[in-house]
Amino acid sequence: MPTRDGASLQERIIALIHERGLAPGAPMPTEVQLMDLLGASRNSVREAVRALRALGIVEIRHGHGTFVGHASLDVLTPSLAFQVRSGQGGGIRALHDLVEVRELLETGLIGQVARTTSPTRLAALDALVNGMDRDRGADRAFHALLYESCGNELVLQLIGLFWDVYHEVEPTLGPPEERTAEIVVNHRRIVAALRARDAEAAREAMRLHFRDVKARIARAKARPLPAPT
Amino acid sequence: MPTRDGASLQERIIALIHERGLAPGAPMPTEVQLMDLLGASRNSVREAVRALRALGIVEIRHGHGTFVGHASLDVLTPSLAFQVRSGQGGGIRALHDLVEVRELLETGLIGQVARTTSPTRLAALDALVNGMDRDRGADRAFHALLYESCGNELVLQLIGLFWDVYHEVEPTLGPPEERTAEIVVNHRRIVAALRARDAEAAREAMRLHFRDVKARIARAKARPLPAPT
DNA sequence: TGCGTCCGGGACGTAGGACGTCCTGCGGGT
DNA sequence: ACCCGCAGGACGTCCTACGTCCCGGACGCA
Repeated sequence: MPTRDGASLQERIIALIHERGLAPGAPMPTEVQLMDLLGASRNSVREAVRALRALGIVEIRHGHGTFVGHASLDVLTPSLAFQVRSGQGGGIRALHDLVEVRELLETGLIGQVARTTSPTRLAALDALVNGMDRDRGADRAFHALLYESCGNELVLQLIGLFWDVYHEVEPTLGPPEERTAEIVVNHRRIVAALRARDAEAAREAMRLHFRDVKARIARAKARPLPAPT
Repeated sequence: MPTRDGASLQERIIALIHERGLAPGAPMPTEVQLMDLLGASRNSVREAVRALRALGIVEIRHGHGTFVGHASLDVLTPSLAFQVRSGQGGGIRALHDLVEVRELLETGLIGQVARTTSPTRLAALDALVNGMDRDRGADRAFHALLYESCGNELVLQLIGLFWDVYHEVEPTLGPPEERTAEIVVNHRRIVAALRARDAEAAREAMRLHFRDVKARIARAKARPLPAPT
């Protein structure tokens, strides 16, 4: 008989997760069990599961089993990075869009952060800024910690996602152009505004930070070509 | 001669796209050709391609071929919808986060829209508002048209994505609670502010719009359970 | 008794072949 | 000139077999 079931295997597997109330981390049925449950061959089941894995909906551990995933947005880093790189002009335009979205989110949030940040958190932010010239990941941690108190998990994931994509594509902009000093100054100014609980100053400091980032992109755009592979 | 290649097949396929400079819409090598190029079996190739399709990186047309995709973010609607539904409390919290992000983006953008919207566009927005009580999709089109002039493709995709996810999960909030009149009033107020080129009024109108949406979510949270399937 | 090693089973990973389904384009019939 | 049917290419599904990895229990040694 034909394999027309109306709903794709992927959707049926998702429905199955919801029916059973499987929480992230819970074990999924094995491939063989899914074959019976869905009435499909192992091959079809595997292809559907692979697609779900790409979306972060399930997590596969070789030799152990398949588990419900967290659907964290960072699984789509490759997708966004691909889209950015595919854009005409080496994706400079897409990169600019990306940074602009980050700016929108962060300048919109920093105001409420200024009113709620505890001294403990401020100290942690200071520590991250101090290590920023050595540790490349300190910048990411800084922005993540900044908005952790907002209680908005989605925003955290988005900002992390955009950071990852930017730093994956950034090397194609040309020479490293390390201006660590300026970056540190910018971040320090943000922390200072937060310590003073001055929302407007924090917003302005954040705008300055992104002004530098966008300037870097604009310089890359002016250049002819970033030396293709 | 195990299959250890270091890089996954997916990554190698993506690399292949970049090497050949394939633009979105361009035809990909066939499955058989990919088998030779990557030195893998058809099964493995198919699984990798399926994963890329889930990410929107390739597009498959049965009986025709495989093509480079646009990696539009709306392919991850199922992923986000899954994540929202998986959250504890029926995902009410995640839904609130989602709307909050939309609010951040839209209130941040509406200001610059107010300064650039042409009369033609205003008329189109009016038409969409007028049809909003009949056409369910008019709301989506309204928000898309609003920010089209910003020239930020990523923002358009994100707002569309969030709209889709919200309206896919929204039915689980409980009874429809059609307050079309209020919604229309809110949108009309936004257009009025744009027509007056009053950025601050537009921002405020947008905030009011989202205040209503968040109120709906809060009412749903207060309710015990949204009647499980 | 306690611990480290070995081995078996379970589950995912890869491979290769066969057949069905869908689309396109070409050629012949009307 | 138009329509229909057919062949070929490409994706969709299924089946079988074997490899790889992880875990836990059995075994042997100290």
